[in-house]
Amino acid sequence: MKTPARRAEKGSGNRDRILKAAAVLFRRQGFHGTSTREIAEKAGVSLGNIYNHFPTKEAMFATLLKDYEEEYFSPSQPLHKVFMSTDFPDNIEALGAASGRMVEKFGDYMLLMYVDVVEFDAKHISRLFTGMRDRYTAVLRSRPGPAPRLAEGIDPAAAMMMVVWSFFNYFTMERLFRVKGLYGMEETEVIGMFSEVFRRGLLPR
Amino acid sequence: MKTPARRAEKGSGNRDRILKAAAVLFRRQGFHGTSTREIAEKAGVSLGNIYNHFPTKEAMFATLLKDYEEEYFSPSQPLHKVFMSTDFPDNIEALGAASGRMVEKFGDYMLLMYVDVVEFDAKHISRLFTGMRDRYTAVLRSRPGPAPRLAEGIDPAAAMMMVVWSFFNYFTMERLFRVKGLYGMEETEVIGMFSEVFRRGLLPR
DNA sequence: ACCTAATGAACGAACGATCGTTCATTATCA
DNA sequence: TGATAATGAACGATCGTTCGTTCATTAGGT
Repeated sequence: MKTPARRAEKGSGNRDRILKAAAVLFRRQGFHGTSTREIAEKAGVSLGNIYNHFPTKEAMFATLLKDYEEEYFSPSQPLHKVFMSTDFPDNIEALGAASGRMVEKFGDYMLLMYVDVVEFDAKHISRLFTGMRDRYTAVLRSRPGPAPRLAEGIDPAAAMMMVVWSFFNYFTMERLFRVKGLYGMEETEVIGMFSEVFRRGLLPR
Repeated sequence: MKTPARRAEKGSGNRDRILKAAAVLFRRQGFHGTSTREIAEKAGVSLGNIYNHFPTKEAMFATLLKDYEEEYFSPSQPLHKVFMSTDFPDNIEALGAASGRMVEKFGDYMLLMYVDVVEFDAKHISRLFTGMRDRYTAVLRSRPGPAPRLAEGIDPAAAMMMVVWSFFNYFTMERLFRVKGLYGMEETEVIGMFSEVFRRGLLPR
């Protein structure tokens, strides 16, 4: 007989430890590849206790995505700050660096998104991606200062989306496939090259 | 009592039917979310018979990835043809269209890649992404005609990779998250906009 | 041309392990 | 004391795999 873990060690800190453990396991092994017993063990908590905090295993997963989403869209995040402060498209490097920091910070979140896509047909997160373009439009409108000056016929929201997604994709690929130097360059070089291409294009001038 | 499936109906066609069924289920439910019984039922084959063709469930998965890989890198695929024929960077639209066709054709493959990332830590496919830059360099060298003429300081292989990956990412996202019109435009418009940006850049001229 | 032995695909019951979840019980705090 | 957090045994279901068996086909000897 083991003495139960301290009750009031830190509020209901066990809930957080369960979530933390679940996040790590889900992103490394997927949802169906992770058992509740593994989660309990990693969290240092009994199996049954999990069900005092979450009704089902899927509820744990959904809670994780919700918590991450809330933090991700917080105005204090690097990317949002750059959205507000940068004079797009003059400082694309800043967008690239911020994207890198976001992927670093929320890489686990993004991996859980892929888990959702693979094992739940994206049912928990697909709504995030509807109206994405409108959200970029809103960001640009809410930003102080004049509208971005771009080449004729280029929509600012679409352009910004293209830039940010390219950076996200680059950093995510490096993380997903565990390949250092996909482009055979350092990250800062890649950011520089991307930025140059986005600003001036590929054609000789 | 069921009559056994005809033996010599078509060689050992059941192996292919098992693989086909497994591909559909794995990409829709993930590896651990799919049971061998489901695969057997969908393939119209007995449970035990699966193990006459594959030693383990994971071997099925690995076989799928290998078969897809072989077909994907076949010279007859749309993207490879464009690699050989297009005067990069003048015909970026063709790269975009070919990327779209590749994602359409190999979308299942790409989803299985994500399954591998999520549930196997990318162990079956990570090798594909090491030396990616070198492979682009090789493609450009093996291509007939003069080297691409780009803006100063831009490496052709890295540039081509950036373009192709951007298109792939766009088409994959639309497929993964089942969102029609991520950019609020038709696909051809997106290809056009991307191409314009890649050629001339975002800044006004 | 016939008989026979060998082959391997096909079947579904069965195995042991593990799954998500429930439950009765105990410990801890307000 | 009452409420809640914690425990781990237990439950029924399902998992991947193995097993003994059937059977159509084929190869080889005569």
